[in-house]
Amino acid sequence: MANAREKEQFLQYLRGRGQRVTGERLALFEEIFSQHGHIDAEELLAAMKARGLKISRATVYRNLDLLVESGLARKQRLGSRGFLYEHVHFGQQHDHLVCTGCGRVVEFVSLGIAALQGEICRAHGFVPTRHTLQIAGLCNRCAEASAASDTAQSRGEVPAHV
Amino acid sequence: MANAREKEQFLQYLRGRGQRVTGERLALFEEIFSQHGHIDAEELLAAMKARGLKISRATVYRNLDLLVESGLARKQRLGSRGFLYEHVHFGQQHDHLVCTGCGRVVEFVSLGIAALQGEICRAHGFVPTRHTLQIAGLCNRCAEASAASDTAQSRGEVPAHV
DNA sequence: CAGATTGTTGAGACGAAATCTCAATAAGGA
DNA sequence: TCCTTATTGAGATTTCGTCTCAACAATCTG
Repeated sequence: MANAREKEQFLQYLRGRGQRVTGERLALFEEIFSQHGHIDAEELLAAMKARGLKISRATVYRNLDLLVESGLARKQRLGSRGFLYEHVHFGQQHDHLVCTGCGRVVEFVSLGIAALQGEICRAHGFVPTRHTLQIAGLCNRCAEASAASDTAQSRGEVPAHV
Repeated sequence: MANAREKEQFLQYLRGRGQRVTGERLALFEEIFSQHGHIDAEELLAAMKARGLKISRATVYRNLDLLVESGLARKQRLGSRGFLYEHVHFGQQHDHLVCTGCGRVVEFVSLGIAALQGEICRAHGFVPTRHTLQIAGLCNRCAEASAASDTAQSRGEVPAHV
């Protein structure tokens, strides 16, 4: 299994805190680690039901937070509403480009930005625990599409202010 | 008046779209430009009522969004819930350090990070319209405080995974 | 393995934040 | 001043998430 290591980490996290290894927790773990992209709690709930597992909304939310606490998942607001979750492979940190046209999310990693963030924190005596960087805009496909029908300006669209 | 230029921009934005210059809009503009930090819609509503203006919640939300569209305000999630608004002086873009201890928000500007973001967008054929960068952690004051009473580890706190 | 202990679950109530509805109002033009 | 129509206010509604508590089940103990 590809997630053996993360699964072991999860089990140790639970046992180390006297928490129980339940069927619901394992099922949720499997589900989120079988997903590639970002997923929200409601979708996750639906996905579990679609698999024939009965699990309640409260349990999904509770255990999603548990996965975040254990360091195995990240919770972020990528759209305008709600949280999205994604699994984490070995603390691999990445940031996001979010297309406001089609909703596509592209991940990227920048060591340069990470280094500059470190410098900024040092300069402010700030001890960072996590960060969020999102760049919203149009992906290549949507940018071309909107360049074609270019009456956007005259329709009073929101001007870009980067 | 210090905001004359921004106010003019707002009026032009409204007129250019055939939208009306109402007392509520002007009052809201004054209020948000008289605030220094970040403020949420409910606080803004309360502040307006405290000034003796009667204005409804719906109007506050609607016009806050209008200010954002006009480029005069930014809307961001800085805490775990709700949006915070801040006024914008001339597209002056900045990012945030958010202390998870005391809630303090520190602003910073990094040209280096901005440049790297530009490169990343170019590499992905992505046309950015805006971005959000937040670094959560402990500010200098809170970091010292927690270093003092350092039994946190043994109490099973969430480990930092930057 | 049975029984006790106590963490976990499910269903729905609850809460906060934000949006929507629609009749009444008022801004801007004629 | 009158007309057209954008805007407002009050409250209902939606969305997203958390809380409550009795029933359940994971784990420990003898």
